[in-house]
Amino acid sequence: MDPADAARPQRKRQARGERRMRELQDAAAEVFAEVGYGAATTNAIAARAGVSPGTLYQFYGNKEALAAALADRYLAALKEAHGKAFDTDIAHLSTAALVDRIVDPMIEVNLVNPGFKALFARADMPTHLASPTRQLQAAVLGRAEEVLRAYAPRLHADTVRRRAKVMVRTFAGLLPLVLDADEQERPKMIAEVKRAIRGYLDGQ
Amino acid sequence: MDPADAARPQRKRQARGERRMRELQDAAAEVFAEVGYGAATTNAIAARAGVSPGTLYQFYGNKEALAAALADRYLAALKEAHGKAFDTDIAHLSTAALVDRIVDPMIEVNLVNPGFKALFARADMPTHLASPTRQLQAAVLGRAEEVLRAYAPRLHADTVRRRAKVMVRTFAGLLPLVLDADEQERPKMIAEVKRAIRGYLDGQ
Amino acid sequence: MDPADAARPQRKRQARGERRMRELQDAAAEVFAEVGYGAATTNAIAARAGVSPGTLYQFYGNKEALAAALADRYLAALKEAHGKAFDTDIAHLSTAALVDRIVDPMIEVNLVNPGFKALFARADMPTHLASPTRQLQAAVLGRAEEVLRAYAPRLHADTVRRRAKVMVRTFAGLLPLVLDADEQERPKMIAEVKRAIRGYLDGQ
Amino acid sequence: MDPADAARPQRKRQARGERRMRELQDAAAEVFAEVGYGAATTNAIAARAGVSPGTLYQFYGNKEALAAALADRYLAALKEAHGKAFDTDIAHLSTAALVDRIVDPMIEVNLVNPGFKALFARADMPTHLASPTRQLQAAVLGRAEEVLRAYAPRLHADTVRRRAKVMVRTFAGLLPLVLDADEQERPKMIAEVKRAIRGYLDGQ
DNA sequence: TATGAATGAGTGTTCATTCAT
DNA sequence: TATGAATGAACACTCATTCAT
Repeated sequence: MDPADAARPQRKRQARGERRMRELQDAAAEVFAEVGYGAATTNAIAARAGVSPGTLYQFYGNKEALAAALADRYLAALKEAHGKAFDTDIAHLSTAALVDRIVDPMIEVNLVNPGFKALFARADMPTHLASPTRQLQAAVLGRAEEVLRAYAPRLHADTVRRRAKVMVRTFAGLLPLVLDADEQERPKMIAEVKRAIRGYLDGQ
Repeated sequence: MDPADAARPQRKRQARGERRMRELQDAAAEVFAEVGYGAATTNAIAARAGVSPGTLYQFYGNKEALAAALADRYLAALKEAHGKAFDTDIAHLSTAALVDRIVDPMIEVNLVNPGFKALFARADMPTHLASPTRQLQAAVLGRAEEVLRAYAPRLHADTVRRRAKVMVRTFAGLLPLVLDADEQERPKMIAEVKRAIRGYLDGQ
Repeated sequence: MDPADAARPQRKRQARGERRMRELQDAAAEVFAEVGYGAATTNAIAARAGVSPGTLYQFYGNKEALAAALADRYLAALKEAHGKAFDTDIAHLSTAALVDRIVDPMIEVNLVNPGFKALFARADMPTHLASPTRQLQAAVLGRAEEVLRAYAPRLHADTVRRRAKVMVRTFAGLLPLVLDADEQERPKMIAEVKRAIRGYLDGQ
Repeated sequence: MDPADAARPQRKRQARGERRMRELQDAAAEVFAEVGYGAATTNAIAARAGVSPGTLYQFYGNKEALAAALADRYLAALKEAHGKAFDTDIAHLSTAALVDRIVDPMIEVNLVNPGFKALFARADMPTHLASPTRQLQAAVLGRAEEVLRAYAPRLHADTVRRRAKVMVRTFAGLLPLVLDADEQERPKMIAEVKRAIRGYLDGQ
């Protein structure tokens, strides 16, 4: 007997569950995008996913766990997008080219995933709370540090950290401007974002 | 009967009312600073002010109205601080000097008013909501446009608007970095903020 | 001006609140008696008291706090009932007379307060939980120890403690038998309770 | 075809089912012992047994049915233990010896079956509910009546019933004291239990 | 027979706001 | 003006039970 056959029924059951989990994440993303993380209710998310509240809690112990799963997904998307952008050598790039490779994937991921901003760019909380946001920001920060270190290996570690922080938070601050812009305005906004980050990195 | 006599107790009443309103705003500022705007409850604010919830609603029809009043106060503080910074001619300043005059008063106001950030730099909401925040950001934005227009009179109006937007939101994004920094780190963070804005304005 | 006059309006407000608190305790007692402490819902208690759930929580931070207040009331009732029974010297009493003075007030209090049993005699929980029950049992236990110490001063402290424990839990176990008995049966049941406790105390 | 052949797999299936049922009862006993009957969830019991909730309901229509099955098992254990204790003539025993034969097996069964107490000695419910508890207490009560009738044949039937009731509920009340006691204290507690029951039976 | 996903009414609790005094 | 009691819809979350496979 093929061992895969024995595993299949189990996997089939898991498959239904995994589909649900994805649906719940999708629903959460929608609701987060519409009303923000804080105002999003688990009941509304469940309803959006077409299931009962109990089903949501079968898969995610609480609202934060669901948000964390969504953040994980966003992180993976980001990693993939950035992976393509940074697969070659970086050190010789112009700042402008570097910033393109940083910003474009971030914006791409945001346009595809409308919930990203709600998790990433929120700042309503006493800065120490809201773990999925911290998780997302921490990951993005780490990524930014890596890139910066690779780009400017001579920089002091503290400086790299500070630069990365500023870059990330600048981007987070400007992101809504890009996302709220209409078709016409958006490219200009994106250009401004890049200009801001480029100017920061190049400045003395 | 002398009409002034009749007016006096009223004036006294009004004075008491205005004191109450200021106390409520102070209490709101404290609570906003501690838990954020979203998590601040009107009951907690009333308690902090030492009055009953009913009293709060006697003066402010709802939470947002109270926040708006607080935002007004912050705006006035900002105007005064900026007034000093921009009472002379601006056009001849270096970008660095200009940015000093923009940023320093903003940070000063924030350090003195711990509730400012909670209203100004929050991003938890679907961008179109949250009126006191919009009001505050809009006013700051207007101020920024004025300054920019005065500094670079040749710039196209749209460009000025866009630049101002980016400046303001960049600052809003970076503000928590400054406020959360400890004594040692803060000056460095402020320098970075200035560097970011300067770089943006100077960039091409 | 009479200082009492100045205090009255405040007291009047408090009076309404205190009446509500008593009503809530009454409602809780009824519901506890009907379905038990564990199955009693705060919403049901509020409804029984004719108020909204919010009102309940204005006065009691949670279900347990309400139960604790009720337990306090029962404790006071018990203290008063026992106060009368033990205002004279005890040491010379026969065991039978002593047990009368212990048991009769307890049963009296229980007949007047139908919620008592639900708080006092429940045992559904892993013994370490359910604080109002513990509070009630601890108070009754302390009372029992005092009485025993006064009655038999030569007994070792440990023995007193153990005897008191056994007495109290025996009574708790038998209490439902008394309360569930009909008019005819009840006196007989009470006699049995006394016989059990007397037998325990007199036994060797 | 030999009918026995056809029956065999069925028997195997039945055997498996019976094992499952026992496992479920064991799991229920554990969970009851840990958190009490009321707080025990069927999902937790199923998980403890290593099966899905659906499986639990394949064998037991509801939580109570499972508890009833467990109660049956305890009853059988009790019957066996008491069988040994009462296989000879009783009438000539001293009260102390009689009580030993009643109490010792009860405690033995309880120490071996940690779930017993949770079903037997709970009192959280309005006395008329909670069928498995009633079933267990009724059976124990019946047993107690038999013993009492055998020991004191002259007693009026009503008296026997009342005495048995009191004995059983006294024991139920004291049982937690025994089970919660540590190694050192437990023998003393057991002695007290016996003293209480002996005193009751011997009393006048 | 067994799974685990699904249900949905219900739980304790919160809070912006209103009301009676 | 001021109080503090009162509201009630809503929230995050639970659990005995059922269903589809």
